[in-house]
Amino acid sequence: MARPANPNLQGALIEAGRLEFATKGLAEARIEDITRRAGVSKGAFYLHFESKEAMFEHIARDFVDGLLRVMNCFDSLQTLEPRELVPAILNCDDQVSEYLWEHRPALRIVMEGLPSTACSGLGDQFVGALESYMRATIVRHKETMEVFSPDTDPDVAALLLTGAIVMFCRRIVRSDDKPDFRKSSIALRKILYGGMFRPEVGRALLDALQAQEAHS
Amino acid sequence: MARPANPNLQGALIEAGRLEFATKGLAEARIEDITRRAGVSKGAFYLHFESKEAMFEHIARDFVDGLLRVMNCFDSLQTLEPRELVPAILNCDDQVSEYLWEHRPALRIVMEGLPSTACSGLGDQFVGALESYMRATIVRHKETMEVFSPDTDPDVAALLLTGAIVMFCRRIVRSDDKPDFRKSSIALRKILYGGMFRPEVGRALLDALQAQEAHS
DNA sequence: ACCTGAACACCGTTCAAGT
DNA sequence: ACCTGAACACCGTTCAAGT
Repeated sequence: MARPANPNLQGALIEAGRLEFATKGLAEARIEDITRRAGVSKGAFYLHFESKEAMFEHIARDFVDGLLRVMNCFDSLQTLEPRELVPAILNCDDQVSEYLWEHRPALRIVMEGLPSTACSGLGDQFVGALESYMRATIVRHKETMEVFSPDTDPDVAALLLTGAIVMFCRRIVRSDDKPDFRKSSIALRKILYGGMFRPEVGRALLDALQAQEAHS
Repeated sequence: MARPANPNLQGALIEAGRLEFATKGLAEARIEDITRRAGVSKGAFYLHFESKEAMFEHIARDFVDGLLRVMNCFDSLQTLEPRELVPAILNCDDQVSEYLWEHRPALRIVMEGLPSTACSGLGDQFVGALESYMRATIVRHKETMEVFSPDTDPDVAALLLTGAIVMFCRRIVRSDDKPDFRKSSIALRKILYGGMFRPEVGRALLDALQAQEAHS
């Protein structure tokens, strides 16, 4: 009962896997459901992937690679003045948000992560990739331009930005209809540019913090 | 070969589960290893827990409850002036960090999350609990005190703070020796109080952002 | 009542047999 | 070469039998 060889079977399996994993998660998705969806037998799976996890990883990697490619749009922003820079930044935010929204099934998979890794839950490789990308970008910007406050710690800044993206991804994965990306983006930028407190409060807190820091 | 009934068996099983889950994760940990560690047979597990996941959830809930209890230390800070407030805040930060560090095995478990939930990976219940706690706190503070900038969106602020904690937890879970909590805490507070850019740059970006916002 | 451990169920993975 | 599907392996879960 064998069918003619299907040169696109690997692609069909990946597409089927994306759907099954996105709906049921790695643990609940069954190989047989994936292969049925692709129109082949259970055994065929192992002609194209070493294991269930290997397929999971393949899908995750595709997604993360694409995301980092989109995020490179921030790199062309280095030389603009604030008046042009801000709309350009918001535009990049939009592009990234769109990518995440478009690839929601894969995003859901990636957020689940792999059970074998140390801290699987967070989609370890995903978060790790984002965080190092962030840190590298911040460090580079600290060297080329004088925009960052000298005592902004790149590690902590990368942690904060990555955390924001991760939480944002979480919201995307959970919501049924498209959130207002632009609004969130502006609200987030405001905090990054000026903190979350009233100017005089923020200044007082900052002074007290610096006093405390010198004192310890 | 039955042993005398052990009134603490449930406790012993939980302790064993914490260890096994923390080392191997939910998927890799085997019931038989947990029961062996507690000195009973495989079948005894199901006299005390409905399923493997039920135990997982039990452990996670204990941890999250404890964390939220520790985080309540921030609630006693409402009335202080900056000079006293800042050391008190840093002290709370320390307490929370200590709790996370002390309970690392459970934290690791919680970060993994449950495979059955929608967005299991992020330790969904954990992150969800944190985020709503954050938002509630911010909203309450916005009402009682006038510290937050009026256009700080509580949703986005909660998202940012929760993301920072989640990323911080991730670091704790992955590191072998105790990080310098105080240093990270100060660096993070600096950004929250004054943004991450030089004052004049931040102000220019903020102006441009407001112009852009009015314009759209 | 509480515990044991053999038996069962449910997939992931393999492999001998088909085309 | 590529595919099939029965067989195997590995646990999570159940349950009849012990004390």
